[in-house]
Amino acid sequence: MQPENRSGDQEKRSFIEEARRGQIVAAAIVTIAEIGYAKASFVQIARRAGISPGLITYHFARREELMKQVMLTVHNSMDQALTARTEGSESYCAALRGLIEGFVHYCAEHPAELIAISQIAAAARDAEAARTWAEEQNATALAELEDMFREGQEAGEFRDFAPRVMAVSVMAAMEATPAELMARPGTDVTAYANELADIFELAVRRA
Amino acid sequence: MQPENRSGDQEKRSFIEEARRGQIVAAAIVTIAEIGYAKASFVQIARRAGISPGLITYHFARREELMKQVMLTVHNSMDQALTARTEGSESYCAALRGLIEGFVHYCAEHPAELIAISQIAAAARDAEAARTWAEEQNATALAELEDMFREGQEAGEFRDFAPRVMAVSVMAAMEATPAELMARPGTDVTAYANELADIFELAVRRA
Amino acid sequence: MQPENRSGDQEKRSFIEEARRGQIVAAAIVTIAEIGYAKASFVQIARRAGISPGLITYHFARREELMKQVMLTVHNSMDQALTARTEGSESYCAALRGLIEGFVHYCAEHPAELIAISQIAAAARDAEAARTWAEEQNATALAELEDMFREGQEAGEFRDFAPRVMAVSVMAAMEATPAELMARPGTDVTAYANELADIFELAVRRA
Amino acid sequence: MQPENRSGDQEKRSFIEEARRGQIVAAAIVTIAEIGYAKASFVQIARRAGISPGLITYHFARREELMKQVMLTVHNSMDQALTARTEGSESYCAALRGLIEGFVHYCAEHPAELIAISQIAAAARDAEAARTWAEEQNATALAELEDMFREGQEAGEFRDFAPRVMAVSVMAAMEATPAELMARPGTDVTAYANELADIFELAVRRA
DNA sequence: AATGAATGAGTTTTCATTCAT
DNA sequence: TATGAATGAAAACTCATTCAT
Repeated sequence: MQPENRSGDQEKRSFIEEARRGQIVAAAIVTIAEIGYAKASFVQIARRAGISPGLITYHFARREELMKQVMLTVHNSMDQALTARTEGSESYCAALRGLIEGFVHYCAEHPAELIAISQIAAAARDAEAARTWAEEQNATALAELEDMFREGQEAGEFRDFAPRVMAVSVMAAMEATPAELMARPGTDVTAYANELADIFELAVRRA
Repeated sequence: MQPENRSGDQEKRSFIEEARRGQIVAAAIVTIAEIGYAKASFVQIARRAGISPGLITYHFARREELMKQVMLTVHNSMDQALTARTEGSESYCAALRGLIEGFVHYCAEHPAELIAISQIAAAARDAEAARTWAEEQNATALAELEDMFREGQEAGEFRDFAPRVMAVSVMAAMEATPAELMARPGTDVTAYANELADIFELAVRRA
Repeated sequence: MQPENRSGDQEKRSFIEEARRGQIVAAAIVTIAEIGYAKASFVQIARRAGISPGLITYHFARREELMKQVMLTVHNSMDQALTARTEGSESYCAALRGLIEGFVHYCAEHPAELIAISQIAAAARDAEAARTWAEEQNATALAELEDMFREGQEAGEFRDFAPRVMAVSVMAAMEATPAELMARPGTDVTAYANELADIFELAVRRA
Repeated sequence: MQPENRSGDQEKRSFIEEARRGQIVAAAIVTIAEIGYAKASFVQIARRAGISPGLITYHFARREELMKQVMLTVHNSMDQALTARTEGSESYCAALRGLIEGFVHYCAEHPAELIAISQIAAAARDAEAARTWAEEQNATALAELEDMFREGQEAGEFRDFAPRVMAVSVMAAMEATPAELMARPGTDVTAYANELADIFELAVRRA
């Protein structure tokens, strides 16, 4: 009756099913952004998607799976946006700037997505599976950033600092952006991005 | 039924009552740290405190009040620890170092407290009253930090950056510490604190 | 979760939903009549309706809404019954008789309904919204009766009395009927109705 | 430990105990009048009496007993006031007038008492014992009134009506007074009493 | 006699999930 | 595939009553 409890995640799915899942994920994002994770019940999400609550369970065996898919979707979208900004950079410094500025602009353009994933990440402590997944996701992103710093140091472009601490700090500073933009709606996004990039450029560059 | 609906918060409370409240707050902290805010029901908290769930409501009229008291307690404790570290600094740079290092060490010594307040702050988005309170708390802390940066600039000690962006970033980087220390238990705390302070010292100082 | 938070009350409702709501209202009436408002918990009502307690909340967002619907249902049913008796009366005296006799007969035929609404009206003192509604309902009924008396006086059919006091008294005397019929099951209803009508006919008529 | 579960009600009680009971009863009356029966918890009553909640249970084994005592107290007080007004009347008509006018004036002078007993009577459906007692109380009052009407008829002073119906109606009309006086605070009490007495004088008197 | 902290049973309400259609 | 009525387990909160002091 249901499309089976797929363990391998990316099993074959019909076009129409994929479309429904996408629609539900999108509705989940706007719902969470609008009324908060705690109040984002299936009824609320279904209402916004224009479908019945039962259909959500039909497509996502557990609530956790839907939330995981939301995070996956947003992360993919962000990755894509950031890769475009970062790749082809001439220097590690430029790559870092590109990453930071790209992130900030992405935040400004997709506020609902960012609010959604931050709320899920915070609340997901109870949803074991989602929690694990989110942590892994985060760990990977952090590791990549750490690697970039290490490479920049080996290339002699960055000073000698602890790459891990720097990675954690940059990540945290970037992730603080959505809340700040939300708290101060009039903020000049480009200036904000620039200032944030300046901060970490000064922090990493060889004297 | 309850020991009076206290509006002015700091009404006279018997010694025994104060002790119970403290015990409940402590139990709430370890419960949230252990199983997460979402699962931290009164039953769970009461189990850990060795009391009946009803007693929590007896001492805290609403769930929100308990959570607010948790935040208040932790913030007070942290403020005390940080003030000791910061006051009497000879320079703004030293004050910033003191703040950052103090925060990191506090995190290392009180991991549960930090996890608890971050979870409450994140989850409280739905609980109107607590949300407001947490946001005000945060806004105040941010504003103070911003002021410090502005003063440092006026004193010619800091370079010309946007104080708000810097405050947000420092705060975010500091608040990322508990999760990092939890994720990597073996971390050398002093080194971590030092590195984090270095990052922002380089970011703020006049070239 | 619920079939929408209807504000306009008379939104479109599926046949099956309407049926369930009716069933629940009916169960609420017999429950209140049987064990009293104070003990008429959802568990009790659901048991009598042969459904689960959660289903009541599913159809009525708040307890108050269910109670309001009970009153609305009974009032409508009673209005219908009384209108048939009253309209087309040749004189004000006849209209008053029709009203009183109609009311008494309605009480005899629907004892549970009358008990239920009187209990709700009395208990609703605490339930703010229901209270307001019930009071308005009552005030309207009283005002209509008062108007009738005034018109009868202007028409020269009634003597010169305070219409308000008379309205309050007639209403009270009528509303005392269900309890009396319940306390004395063997009562001759027609005779009772007749006697009650006599009382107020003598009280209002021009000497 | 407790003053024993007295079944015979009027067992020997120390002066101090009697005083406490009176104080608690008085507090219960004002509490119910102020916040309604449903919200009149022991904590609320105790607060108003300036004692601890436990002491109420100490003096009244069950909640029901307290409520029963409230009714008893008010009824006694009212009886006393009415007897003074009624006794020594020259005619049955005069006695009826005295009763009605006395009741109305008592309502105006003791609004809290009347509100309290009406709320308890309505809510007491759940409290088996109190319910029974209140019903007996009411039945007695009704029977006395009925007797008076019968005697008046035998004396040739009243017309030939059903004494029971008349008794129920007079009682109901009188009991509607407190709500009316509350709903319309400016009401001229003496005029109200007069009008009400007029109504029933016309209803009972021999043409 | 009196306190008031503590309990535990009961309430309404919420909601993911199930299932007959 | 899709619906949406229905369930059942869990939550926070209320409060008469108990009991150690």
